[in-house]
Amino acid sequence: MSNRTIGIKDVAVAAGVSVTTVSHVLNDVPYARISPETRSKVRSAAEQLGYGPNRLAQALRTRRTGMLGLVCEDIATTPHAGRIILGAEEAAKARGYSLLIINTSGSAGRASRQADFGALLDRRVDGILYATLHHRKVEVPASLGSVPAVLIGSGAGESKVPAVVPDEEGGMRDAVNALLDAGHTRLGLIDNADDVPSSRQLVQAFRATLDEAGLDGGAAPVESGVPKAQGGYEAALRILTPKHPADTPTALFCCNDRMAMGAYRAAAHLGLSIPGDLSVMGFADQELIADSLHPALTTVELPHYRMAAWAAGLLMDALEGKIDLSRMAAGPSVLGCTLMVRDSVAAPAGPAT
Amino acid sequence: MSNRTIGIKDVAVAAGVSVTTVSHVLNDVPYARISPETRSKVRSAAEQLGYGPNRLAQALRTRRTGMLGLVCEDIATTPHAGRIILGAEEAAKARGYSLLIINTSGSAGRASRQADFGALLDRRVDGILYATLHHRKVEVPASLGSVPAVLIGSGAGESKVPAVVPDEEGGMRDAVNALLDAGHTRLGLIDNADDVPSSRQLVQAFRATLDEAGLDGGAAPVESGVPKAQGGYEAALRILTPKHPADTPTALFCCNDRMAMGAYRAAAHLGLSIPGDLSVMGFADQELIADSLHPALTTVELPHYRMAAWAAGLLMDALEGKIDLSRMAAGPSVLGCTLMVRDSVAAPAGPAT
DNA sequence: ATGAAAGCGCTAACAC
DNA sequence: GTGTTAGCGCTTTCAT
Repeated sequence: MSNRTIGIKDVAVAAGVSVTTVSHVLNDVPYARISPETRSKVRSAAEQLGYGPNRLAQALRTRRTGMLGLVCEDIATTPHAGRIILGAEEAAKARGYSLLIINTSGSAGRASRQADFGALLDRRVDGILYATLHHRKVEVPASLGSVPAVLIGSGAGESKVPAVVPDEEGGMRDAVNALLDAGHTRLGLIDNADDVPSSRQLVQAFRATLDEAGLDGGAAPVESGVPKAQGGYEAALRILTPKHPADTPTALFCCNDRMAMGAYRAAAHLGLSIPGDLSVMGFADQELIADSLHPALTTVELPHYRMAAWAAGLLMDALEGKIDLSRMAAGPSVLGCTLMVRDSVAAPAGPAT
Repeated sequence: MSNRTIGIKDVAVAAGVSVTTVSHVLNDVPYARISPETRSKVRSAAEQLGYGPNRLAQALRTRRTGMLGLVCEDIATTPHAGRIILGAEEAAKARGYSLLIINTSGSAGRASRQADFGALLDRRVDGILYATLHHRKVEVPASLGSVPAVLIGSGAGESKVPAVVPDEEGGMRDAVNALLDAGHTRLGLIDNADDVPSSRQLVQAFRATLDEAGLDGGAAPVESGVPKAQGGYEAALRILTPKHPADTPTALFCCNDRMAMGAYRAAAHLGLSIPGDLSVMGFADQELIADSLHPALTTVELPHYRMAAWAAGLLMDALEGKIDLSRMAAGPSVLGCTLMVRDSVAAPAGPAT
């Protein structure tokens, strides 16, 4: 449809005006004083010719490309990255920006990371979004200083860069409270054995929430395993077969959905029905899994989409001078996690039977 | 590190040469005749100043942006899209290209689709990759004609556009043959009730493969359900409780991994162990699920990464004049699917007992 | 072996 | 109200 070999000049000739006039009407330049007739002449000429602006030339002149660089870690590993990409893309598209995407391995070295940012800078992106999946703190390359940036999923270290992170602790508390509200008093935690920062924080929040509810958080059983189904299975088995049967938890909090999947298997193995005999709570919603389990897993959704959309919005606001990024850089902004209530949580079985 | 306000001019001044010379040495222009000393002078000046070329200006002049547009359907829905993005991104990065990404809803209207392509064209991408997840045929917008394009995951309709698609039929045959090789003679198929093109093809290939093996493909039980775990569960239940117990399949082919997950539950419900009493084969590897099931699901991997990488490679070859795209447009190129052997398939239980 | 200069398509002073 | 013109940073033809 639109013919990209047509330039503003062709439109000018066709409309019988100068390029300035064309530029002014097509860009709705506020101070331009152009008669309505000329305006429509230009508009229809442009339409007729299928004119599309050359954003490159515009960018060269205005020094704004309207492109945002998204550096995203381990794109293919989880659907979470997809939510981040989508959140950023939709926010960008809605405001006329485009997303230049770069994948970076979580384990990439400094040099390769530098090169990735360099490619983005060479293309003169207006700003950069840096999304990481598992870090608490991230050190941004110094070269990034030349362009505004916002971190997604982890806070900045030394460097003062605005960031948006999920309120994992709050999500955990909500989840535990949901379990408590359902009437459970003996909860177990299945933890990720990998030493990721969020894990330690999660255990703490778990115990603290129990303490606050008048239960003994310190006494609650915590078992960890590799963050996969098998690890969850083994941890659940350990937690569900304690020395004193009276202590057996009636609810399990699993720090990720794959481990919850393993917990389901452990429950089946022990003849425990979910949620009748055992309630299971997941974390970091992997819809694919949570929704496929039976009963469907109640879990906490990490706000990947919202974080990315928010970060992109912030970045664009800064680029357009609506806000001052340096004032946002104090601490990371925190976005709440949503409890996705499905069918794996119920009241504990009565002491009868 | 690199300072993006430095231009070729600054380098020229610093090196005491003209911009032409700088351009020539930095771009390794073949016909340029420049003394080694001058070359190194220029190089070190550039290095010193942290010069990075302004790709925009280059692009404006050379009419090549080095950007590929990737229009990807439903990015966030499945991890498959992640594989596609990654395949395209890594192929592009390896050759100095960048990926401009646009999400498009599978259900988007013509206008919105047009706008998406328009945005890419306005930015003067050199070529376009169009990835769809569930179509057999796709009609590309006419506006796309102005720039080379390659389709990923579906063939072109009327318009002659090169495409790369997975060999789902071959994957299906391999999978069925693996079941046959294990000694199964009574296979059942769990089909996707949604009317997606691949579904009909899969059923056909299933029956044909059985026929070729001397079994009666027409007689093999096929049940369908919604393409989720629950649909798989229900279909499996129906298929595993036939009128004549002697006919009960000893192996189930599930046309997607979520349905296979449901089949696992049906098996458990019926007291059938996998793979002892029942072998289960999945399709369209969702590693997250296949790997988390117990036993791990043997399934067929769709080559999303390879398709995208191949498509990007083809596109770049065309852009660089290495091949002629119009000669690739005859029919779609077909990439094989890999059988991911895990633990859900074994020989059928002996007739004894 | 090196440099001057003309654009690529557009925007924005500034002139009329 | 509308047009002229000087660049944005680079590549490339043509001189020297």
